[in-house]
Amino acid sequence: MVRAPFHDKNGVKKGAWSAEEDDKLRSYIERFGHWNWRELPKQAGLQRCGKSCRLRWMNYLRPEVKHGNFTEQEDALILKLHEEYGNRWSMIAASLPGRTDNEVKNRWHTRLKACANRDPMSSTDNSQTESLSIHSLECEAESIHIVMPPNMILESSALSPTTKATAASTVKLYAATSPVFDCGYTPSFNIGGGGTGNVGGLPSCSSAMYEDRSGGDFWSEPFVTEKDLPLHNEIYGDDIVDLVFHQMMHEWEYLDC
DNA sequence: AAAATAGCCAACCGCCTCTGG
DNA sequence: TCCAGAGGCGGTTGGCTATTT
Repeated sequence: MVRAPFHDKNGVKKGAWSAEEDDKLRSYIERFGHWNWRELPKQAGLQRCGKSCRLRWMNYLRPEVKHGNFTEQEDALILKLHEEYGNRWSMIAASLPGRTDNEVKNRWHTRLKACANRDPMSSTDNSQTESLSIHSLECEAESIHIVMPPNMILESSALSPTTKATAASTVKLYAATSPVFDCGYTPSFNIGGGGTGNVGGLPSCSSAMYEDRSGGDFWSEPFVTEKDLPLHNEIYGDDIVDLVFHQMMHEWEYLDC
């Protein structure tokens, strides 16, 4: 599966990581954090370069990284977001809790690329299934507010503590929420409900809302956009993809076009 | 059963951006 | 303003596994 371990001319180990190396890296970061990737391998007793350690941690060892098969929902989101962002894998991955840019990129190249390149107009099958294929949809972006549990926070996420200042604006997930059907109907989704002066009528959060949260548990509690926000306005990281997907499916079933 | 081919994914490489001096 | 170092990102590769011939 991976390159066999070997040492380069500088004595730096490359190739597949052993369980022992994983343990060393994991325990070091859990104890001291990753304050300097270049120094980290020396301190942790690893013969790896800093970049290699960083990659291993980011793509594999982080506790929030989700391993295993992609769901249909996740595939649909990747297709949609790729349409919107192109090959900006880190941005796409930021909308898929627990998935890394590397995983998303691999998924695209191995499974989804061919689907996306398929010319929908060349199809001779006019069945509903085909006409509603996710690959043939043109989607407009709507916004969904996210309540991200702490174990779902990605380094590249707007909710990362390191980017707290910039995260103080509106937190959104741009998703495939408004497919345009051949019959001309464009369903709209309004996940989140009311609010004023925001994209899609959704409530937003201000920097004050971040700062107002009392206590040291800011990053360990779910984010709530507004004090009086109804409960259904909160969307948790794990539910985002399911929610979008089921909204889409619900609309499609309803349309019967 | 063996060989060939395709699919998959962890890991590497090099470039770009950001940050601090 | 410039420069160097560090981190981040996207493209690519190597090699294992599964499937097909």
